[in-house]
Amino acid sequence: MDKGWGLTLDCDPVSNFFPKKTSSTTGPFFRLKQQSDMFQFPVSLAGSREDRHGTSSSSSPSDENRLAVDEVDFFSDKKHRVVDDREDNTTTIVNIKSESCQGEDGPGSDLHVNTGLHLLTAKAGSDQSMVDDGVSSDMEDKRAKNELAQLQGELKLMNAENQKLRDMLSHVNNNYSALQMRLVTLMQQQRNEGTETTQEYGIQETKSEKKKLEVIMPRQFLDLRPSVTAKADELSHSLSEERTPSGSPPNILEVASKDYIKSKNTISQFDQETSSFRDAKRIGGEESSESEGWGPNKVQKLNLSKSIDQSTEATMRKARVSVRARSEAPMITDGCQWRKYGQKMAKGNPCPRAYYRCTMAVGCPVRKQVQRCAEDRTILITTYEGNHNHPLPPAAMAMASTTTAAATMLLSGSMPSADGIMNPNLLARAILPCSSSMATISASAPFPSVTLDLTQSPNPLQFQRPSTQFQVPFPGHPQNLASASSPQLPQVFGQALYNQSKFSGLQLSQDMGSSKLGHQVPHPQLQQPQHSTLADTVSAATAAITNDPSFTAALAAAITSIIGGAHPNITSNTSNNNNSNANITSSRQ
DNA sequence: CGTCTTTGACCGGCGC
DNA sequence: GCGCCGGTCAAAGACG
Repeated sequence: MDKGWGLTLDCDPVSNFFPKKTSSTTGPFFRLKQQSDMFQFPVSLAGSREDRHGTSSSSSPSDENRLAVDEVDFFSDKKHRVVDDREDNTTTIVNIKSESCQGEDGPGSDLHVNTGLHLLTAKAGSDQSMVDDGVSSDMEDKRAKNELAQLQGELKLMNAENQKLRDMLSHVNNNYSALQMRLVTLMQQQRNEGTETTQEYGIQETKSEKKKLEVIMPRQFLDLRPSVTAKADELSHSLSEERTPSGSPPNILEVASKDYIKSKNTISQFDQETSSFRDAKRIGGEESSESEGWGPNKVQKLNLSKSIDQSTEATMRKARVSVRARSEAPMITDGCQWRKYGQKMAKGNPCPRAYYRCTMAVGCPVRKQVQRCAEDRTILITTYEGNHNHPLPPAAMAMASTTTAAATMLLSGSMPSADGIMNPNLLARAILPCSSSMATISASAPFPSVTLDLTQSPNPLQFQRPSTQFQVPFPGHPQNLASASSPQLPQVFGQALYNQSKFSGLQLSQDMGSSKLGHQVPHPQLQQPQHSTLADTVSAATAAITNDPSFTAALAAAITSIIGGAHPNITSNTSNNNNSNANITSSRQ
């Protein structure tokens, strides 16, 4: 399957550094590592960008390419440290790598984990030299050994603690991603329900409609689980006691988090159910029952939660994320294993379209289509559909999480409202904060779809500064980056959303004017010209944005995707690739 | 021999 | 109802 495709969109920094370890190392570990790297990303990038691109304000497409290279290179260094930190048994390798990192970045650039490693490295080397020389005094030898033992102990403690933190981070992130998906689903349904309720009962209180919807929201969230309906009722009762007049989302999330822990498996079954649905449909098994669930009759409301799940699954199954990238290779490498099951000549395109399905797990519903662009055959269009129902290797996490996030956020806006149109645009900026693009709506797409365009040059008229995009949240304080990488990350996202909210949001459609983006970025400074006091504005805006955690998982995945997407061009593509300047087109129907 | 790719046939949706 | 089209299936061949 993976036969040296020219373009890779996976986390090659990871795979390059663990060239052959994927099979021998457990999947959960790599997932941990992957996710921790997601949050380390802004830390690394800021420092890198500060040093290397502080003066390159005018960037040509080739410059953008170099940007991507630097991005990956720096990240690779980061990977080195992670490796060093973890492999405390392979001291020889650790020494070499640690010293290499120190030599490149300088002693002051890494103050956290690597410090211990460096000390260990130095002491290990000196200890060995002492044994070789045999001229050191006993006092020195004892002291050195004591120090070495002490440092090794500290290192072990740090390793253990680091591993714990990674475990926790991974767990939280996994839960968060799934929770976000549920939340988006709920919000989507909530809008539907709110509209129906208002029309059905002729409620005159249109002024308080929004408030009302917020109150409805928690219950629907709980009701989304058909398998635990009883517990949902219990929780909804308890929730009603906790309800505040404002029905604030944090409460919802809090309860939902508890709820999600209990029903975690329910979500993981979505894809399998969806897949089985398709299979059953083929043999004429459950098609009729599914159709009943989707029917807009009143009986449906009695089984609302069930139908919500079913329709959500179906929609998620249909949601598509397309990636346009330049590649001479027949298919991009996204870290997954694919089996080709068909090829067709599509109308209007002389190039055949190939159909693949994921074979990393039995019954995985994910499929993708690969086709070259008719206008420019160097552009490869890969369309992903569905969500994986199995653990993914780190190389596949980037694309998979991105497509999942894209689909989730896209579907969060799949309502025929202004909000619905807005969210794909949010997605556009979220996935690629460096994007210079605008989001557009296409009515021709048969399914809700998002197109991630990695082939276009930046639009100079727009205020996007790809080379400095991530510098804004961290204006030259690398020491802060080491200590609080995860909290810093949302600022990057905030920047992305901030830019998006001002430009492409307005470009998208007239409906944007009435969108609820202000709910997510409720800051008056968003109306200011963007070039003024950018850092201050971003700080304020991101503070507001980061209060909305529903975007974090998706955006984190997006950031990871950026890194993963930047690398392939280094190895395989020609100079006209600009991964830091990508267009995203979202289309719905 | 098992796995994967190729490719013609089949099926369902959609427009006319 | 018919034809077009996209998507999928499955038999046959290729490959390691």
